[in-house]
Amino acid sequence: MKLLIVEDEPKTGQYLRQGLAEAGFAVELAGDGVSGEQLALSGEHDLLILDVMLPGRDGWQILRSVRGAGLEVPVLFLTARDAVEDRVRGLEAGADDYLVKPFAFTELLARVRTLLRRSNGAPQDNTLQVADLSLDLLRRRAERAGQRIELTAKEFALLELLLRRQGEVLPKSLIASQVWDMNFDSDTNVIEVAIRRLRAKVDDGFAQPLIHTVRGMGYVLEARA
Amino acid sequence: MKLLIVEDEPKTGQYLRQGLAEAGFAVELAGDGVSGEQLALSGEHDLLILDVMLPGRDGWQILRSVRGAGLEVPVLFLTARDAVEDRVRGLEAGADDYLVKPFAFTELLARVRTLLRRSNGAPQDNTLQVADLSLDLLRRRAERAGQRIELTAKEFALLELLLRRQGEVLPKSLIASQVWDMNFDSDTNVIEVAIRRLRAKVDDGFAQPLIHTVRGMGYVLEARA
DNA sequence: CGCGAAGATTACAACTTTGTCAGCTGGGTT
DNA sequence: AACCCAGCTGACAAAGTTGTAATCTTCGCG
Repeated sequence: MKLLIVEDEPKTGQYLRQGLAEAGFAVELAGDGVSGEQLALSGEHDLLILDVMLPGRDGWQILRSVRGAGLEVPVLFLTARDAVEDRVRGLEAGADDYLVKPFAFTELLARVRTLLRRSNGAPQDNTLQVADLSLDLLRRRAERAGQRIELTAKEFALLELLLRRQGEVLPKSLIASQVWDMNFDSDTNVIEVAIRRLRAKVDDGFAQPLIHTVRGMGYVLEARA
Repeated sequence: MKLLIVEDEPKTGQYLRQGLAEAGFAVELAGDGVSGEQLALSGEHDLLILDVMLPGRDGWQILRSVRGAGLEVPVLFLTARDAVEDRVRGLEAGADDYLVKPFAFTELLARVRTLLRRSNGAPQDNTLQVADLSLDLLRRRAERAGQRIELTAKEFALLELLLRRQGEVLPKSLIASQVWDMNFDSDTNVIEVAIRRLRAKVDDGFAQPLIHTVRGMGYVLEARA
């Protein structure tokens, strides 16, 4: 995790750099707005900490360039006490957070961690679950009871639908329109075959079946008592 | 956009409710921790604003229940002035932000907007881009110049790698280990063949090629002038 | 300019995926 | 109990995917 601090006051800058380094971050420090902006635009930082008041280019200008370049790196602003207008202005300009000087170092650290968790953590976990079965939509992986299951594209799409609407009985006409791109045509049994194949991977060999047939209605995915 | 405010001080609660309602939000207001928690757990709010000090259950307890129930709704904490420890504690417990009382209403509004923008924008767009080429990781779709491109699993994985590390020259050994699960073995030319197939879909017929060969080094994906 | 190595291209074969079909099974109704 | 029909199952074939191999092209260097 690499952080960039842009702060002109050498004492504060050093203090932050050292503290964050001790907390295990790689820290780069720029002492003025111009060099700070240049470094920020390299796009290699996971978080920017910008002082608002800077010689050269101020924090807002840097923020604007950075966002203008399409970088979505989280930005933490450092502002003077009680400069409420600054704070509002910073947030509206696309800052993710700010901290009022002077502040406790632990507070800075907590904020830094929150911002990093948010920017890394959130996009990862696109996972659907039921009982001990899970489907990671991003990595395209299914697991049951910790065991990896290989799925084909159609199997994946079918399981995704069942999971998204778990507990609902899905009629074959619905499944046909969602997973295949067709109007349900009762003289095909693709769906039954597909369910069969999915069951072979998902339910066979497990005590508790998750895919259930509802005669005349369709299929449901759920963990039954 | 529906917000929930949990605030026991009636004057403050009314003030916030009215201001936010005027700003166009649907606002629900709970006057104590117990009813606030119950409402919060309904999961129908887009943002929670929690006072830390509350009769019944305090803000942290509510936050814990909400996160425990798997809700990812953003939470804004209201804390007393200068209670730095509270602030740190709240953030570590999974709050997304806090505001120190007393605060300017415009500041609250800015924070609310920031949090909402963040929670809506982020989770949707798992998309990698370069020039007019884009890859939607969740829907597994590629597009160039607005035109849908069908990719096989391997092609997708290869393009994803190239896009994630766009601008970097990726040696074949790296590609082999990431896309195939093998140590690079120079008497296979799978990678060249795969690149060829990907190029046929991604670059053929376009003026600007995006996949470039760097002789002796590997391949790069980038938009060149 | 010509050579050698790196990469591109094409053809092919093995394998996988997916739909169809024909026959079987079993639940529920009469 | 017999029957019917929805759903199950296994086999097959068509289509798509992926790796290998043989041949051609191009780049960079002497």
